[in-house]
Amino acid sequence: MKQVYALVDCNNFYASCEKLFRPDLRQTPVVVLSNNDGCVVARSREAKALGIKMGVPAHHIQDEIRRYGIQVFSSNYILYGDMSRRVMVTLESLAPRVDVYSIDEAFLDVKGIDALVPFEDFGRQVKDTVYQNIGLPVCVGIAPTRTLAKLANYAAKKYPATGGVVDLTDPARQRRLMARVPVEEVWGVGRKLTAKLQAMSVTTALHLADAEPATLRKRFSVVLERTARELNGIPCLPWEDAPPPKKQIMCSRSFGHPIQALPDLEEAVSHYATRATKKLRGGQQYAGELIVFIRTNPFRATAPQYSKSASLRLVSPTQDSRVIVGQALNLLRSMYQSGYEYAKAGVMLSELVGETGHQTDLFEGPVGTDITDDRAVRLMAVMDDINRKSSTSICMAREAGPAAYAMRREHLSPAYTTNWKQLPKVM
DNA sequence: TCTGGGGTCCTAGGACCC
DNA sequence: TCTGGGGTCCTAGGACCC
Repeated sequence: MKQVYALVDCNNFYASCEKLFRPDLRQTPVVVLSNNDGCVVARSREAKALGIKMGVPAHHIQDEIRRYGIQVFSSNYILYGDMSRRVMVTLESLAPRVDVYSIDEAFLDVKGIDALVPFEDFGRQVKDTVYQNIGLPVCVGIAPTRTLAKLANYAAKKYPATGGVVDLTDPARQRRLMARVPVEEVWGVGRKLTAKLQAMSVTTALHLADAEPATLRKRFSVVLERTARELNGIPCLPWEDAPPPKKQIMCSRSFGHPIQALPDLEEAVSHYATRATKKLRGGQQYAGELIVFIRTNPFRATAPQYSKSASLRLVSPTQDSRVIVGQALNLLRSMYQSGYEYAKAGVMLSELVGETGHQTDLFEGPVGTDITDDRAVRLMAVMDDINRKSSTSICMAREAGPAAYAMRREHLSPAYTTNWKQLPKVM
């Protein structure tokens, strides 16, 4: 039987999450800002209508915010993560297989469902059920490949007459839609590719679908060739039953304010290293390589610039916070130069391996640092367990104290769903 | 005052081997 | 007169996504 995907994508996800708990803002334009209240990362329908662009720095739209009374929110990832989980649980109750693709979208396996109910009706059931259970609006696109399902979802969002659901399983309908869709809207075609394609007079999705696959591979790469084949209804992207294990884990942040002193940087790097290592343990993985970077603010053209990264191969893969934090601090001290205003730092873990499939150290020292050190593994488990209740109960000594690097989040909404003290109240 | 964070995949080119 | 060819591995960089 032919594969059929339904792509379910939440509308203006972060903005919708904020509105959900603020019914008073139902008709108000809302924007959500990135970390540090930097740029716009989500806009409600009303904000889009006002011409607020995705990705603009917040300080560029201060006029519009005042003039139109736009409500501004800092990113509240705890809230969005929790709402996302609820949406995905509902989707899992509706389809036999669900591939969670990002925080606000998932591919459903709907192969054969049309034997019971037409695809479009099924799409409406999904949309209505998510709205009833969670209160968030979604659109649904149904098609034989992921790339076409993305396109169907785009149409569902763009054309209100569709009611937010588009069944694109019919090839004639696929071609009619593709003729109307600019090539840059195709999944996998970004800014650079758009410019190159337009120069070759490939301006619509249909032009791309009708291009010669061999030419695409030669002039671009196998990636674009696959995209074109997918537009023709030939699946080239395999179904992901289980998410593939991560290859790298990163934790980095811009600071709320510039930092000069080494101890303040040490605090930030310790914190990022701790967070990255916690993610590592969450995936039952061990890191074989550690990379730390620091940099000044490249947007401040007049200030002296410094950007440096340093890496270290761990003798034996580890998931011990004490080891990773210690080594991250060593790397930081090796690169640190005084006299600069640092704006950002980060810690990356790579060469990740699972419980098995790694080599132990021939010269393993007395202080066990690796997977074979049972005491370290148990200590970390206890620490994670305690921190599950309150994320800051136990931390590395280096992280203690008020954070000089703390993010700016001046418009943060309450933790409506994850903190008893912040539950929404109905008056 | 002031521009996010976290990922993946692919390719080209150099080093090295026989 | 005139510098092989084929293969693998690694890294850096580019492109994309949300």
